Amino acid sequence: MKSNEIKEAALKYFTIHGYEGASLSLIAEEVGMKKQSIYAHFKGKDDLFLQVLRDAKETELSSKLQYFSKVDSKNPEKDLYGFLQLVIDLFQKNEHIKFWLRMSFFPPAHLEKEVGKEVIDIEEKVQTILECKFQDWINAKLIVEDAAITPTYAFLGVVDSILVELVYGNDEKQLKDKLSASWKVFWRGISQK
Amino acid sequence: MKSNEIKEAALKYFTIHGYEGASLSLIAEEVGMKKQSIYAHFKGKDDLFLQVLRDAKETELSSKLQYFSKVDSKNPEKDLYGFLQLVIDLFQKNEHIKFWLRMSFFPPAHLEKEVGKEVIDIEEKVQTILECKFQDWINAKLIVEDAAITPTYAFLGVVDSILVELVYGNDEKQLKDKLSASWKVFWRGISQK
DNA sequence: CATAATTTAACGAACGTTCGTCAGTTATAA
DNA sequence: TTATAACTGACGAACGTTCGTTAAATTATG
Repeated sequence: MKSNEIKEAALKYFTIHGYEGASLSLIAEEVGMKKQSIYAHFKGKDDLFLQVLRDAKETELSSKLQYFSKVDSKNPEKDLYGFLQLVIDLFQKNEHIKFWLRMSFFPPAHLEKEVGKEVIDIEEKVQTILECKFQDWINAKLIVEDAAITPTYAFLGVVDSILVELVYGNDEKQLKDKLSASWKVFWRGISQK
Repeated sequence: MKSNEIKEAALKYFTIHGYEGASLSLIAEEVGMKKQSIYAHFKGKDDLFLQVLRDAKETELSSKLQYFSKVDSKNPEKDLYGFLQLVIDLFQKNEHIKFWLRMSFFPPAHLEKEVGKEVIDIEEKVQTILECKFQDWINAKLIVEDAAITPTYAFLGVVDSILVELVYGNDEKQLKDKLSASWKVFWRGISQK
């Protein structure tokens, strides 16, 4: 399917250059066609962008949901650290997440509302699941007693800080070091005793 | 000075629309002149951008350095939380930080090297100061014993997570909640006992 | 099965617009 | 008077988009 090739190339250019900096002619060139031919598959640049956006959203969401569904949830230390590793893996192996991150941070101004809706949608779903898991762990006295929302927000903060490190694109070593530092302190902060 | 007005307007457009999405004609319009007149003050778009970038860098750096120089460093809990508050204040009151953040995350592709240098420069300086402070606090047994780099990285992670929250631009309440959650867990994670 | 009708996907050419930039001219002010 | 800073006018290049056309593939019809 040629549409998918176009979306793939578009994803790449949107990720590197942003919406405004990505040109249809270069995207078309990447798949061996002229920019006009893109209009046989998409209504225009906005349409192409929004379709790529929704693909990226689904990739991100399903990856995370799948992770939590596979987890037996009796070992928060392993489960949570595993989630951080998943985020790193996704970011490094999956073009979609970089795109998603850039666009959720800095969406094209004229599509801010549409993008914002999708971002909030994902955010809420992940937060809800996470909060339930934390509640379970609190009830099982596996982590310190507190309102479940507190470790949830704190953990999402760790996730965000790792994402920032990934975006900055520093060397692998620094990423490892920052991850282990954040994780160490976070785990000390929520574990019993 | 008209140059400063131009830089101010440029800052605004670069922040909202990114480098590629910001147009010189709109920037000029904002200060009541034609786009060609900008060339009486700057060599071109890149020159304007890099000057705005360096201004933003200095604003960011001097604000943070000033904060740490004013601190008596006998009370890590107050000092560190105060720094988080400073970051939030800077972001909300100071256009420069939003610009700086956007450009350090996603610089224009053809200026990636120049931007990257400035980003690393600031990063290293802040990290060095912070690490010294943490070393002092560790020596004074005010926080848990560990390599100083661990709480440093962890704290910088909290800073990053707050910045992400600011970029997302959610409501004030959610920001407050996430800040207090991250802080609570972080502080539990590095404080004694 | 063969042929006609329709759809699909690509194309070149051109649209109007905007982009960043440069050259030359006029006005302001020291 | 000289310098500075604004202007007008114009430039080539690129942008996203639309048009009409062509050739191939698919479907429908006899």
